Amino acid sequence: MSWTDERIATLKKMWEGGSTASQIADELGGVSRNAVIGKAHRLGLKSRPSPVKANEKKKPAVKAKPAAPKPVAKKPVKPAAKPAPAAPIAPAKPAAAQPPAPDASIPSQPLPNKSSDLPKIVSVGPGGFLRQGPGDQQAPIPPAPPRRLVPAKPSAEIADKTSLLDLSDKVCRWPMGHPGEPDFHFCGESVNPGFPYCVEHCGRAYQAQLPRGARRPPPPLPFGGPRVR
DNA sequence: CCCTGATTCGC
DNA sequence: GCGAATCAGG
Repeated sequence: MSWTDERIATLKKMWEGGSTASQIADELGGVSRNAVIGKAHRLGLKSRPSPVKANEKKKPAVKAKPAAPKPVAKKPVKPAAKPAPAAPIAPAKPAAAQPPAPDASIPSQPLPNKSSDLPKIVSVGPGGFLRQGPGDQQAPIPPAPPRRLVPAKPSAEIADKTSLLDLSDKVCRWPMGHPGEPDFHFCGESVNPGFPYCVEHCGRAYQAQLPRGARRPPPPLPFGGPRVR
């Protein structure tokens, strides 16, 4: 396979979207994960949250391949990845601590639902989105809709959906479904200023740190888990 | 072992 | 430019 513009675009979006090289390779098909990584680097993309990068010392690092018969010039190995763009996760230590953004327009408890008057743990993120507590995970609108149902929906269904190529800094990049599937698209809502997602999905992406003991399984993240087919 | 990304280097 | 082989780390 060759790197067409489309494949490169997909690679970029998924890479930036946080997908692993394996997932991207699997999605593109016909290429290995190494090919994806190699291509990504050649494209200039690089070093994102990689598990194998917790190391950063001034030590020259002892890296030598098995024997070096050729006196080839060793290229300095020092990528140095500094840019820390995203991850606006506030250091919220206490659960229901003081909301950093005292925006009066954000009601922490809109209406006393008749069901109960239990105090909900609600905090407000830096961008004004509501953080979810373990107890109030929203069931509706899960990021991963039904598995492949129909062969393909050429235009109609996808027409008004935000495709991979429609992403911009202005729209929510939260993936709906899985890449490659006919109905895969992105949220497309207006973003919460300063974040890659809309307010609602910020709430899903950035969970407040809550006290030990009352935890629930981690929320679904974009391109998070392995695909189940 | 599995996984991850990074890097090298022959093609 | 490409990507398998290899490395390094979790």
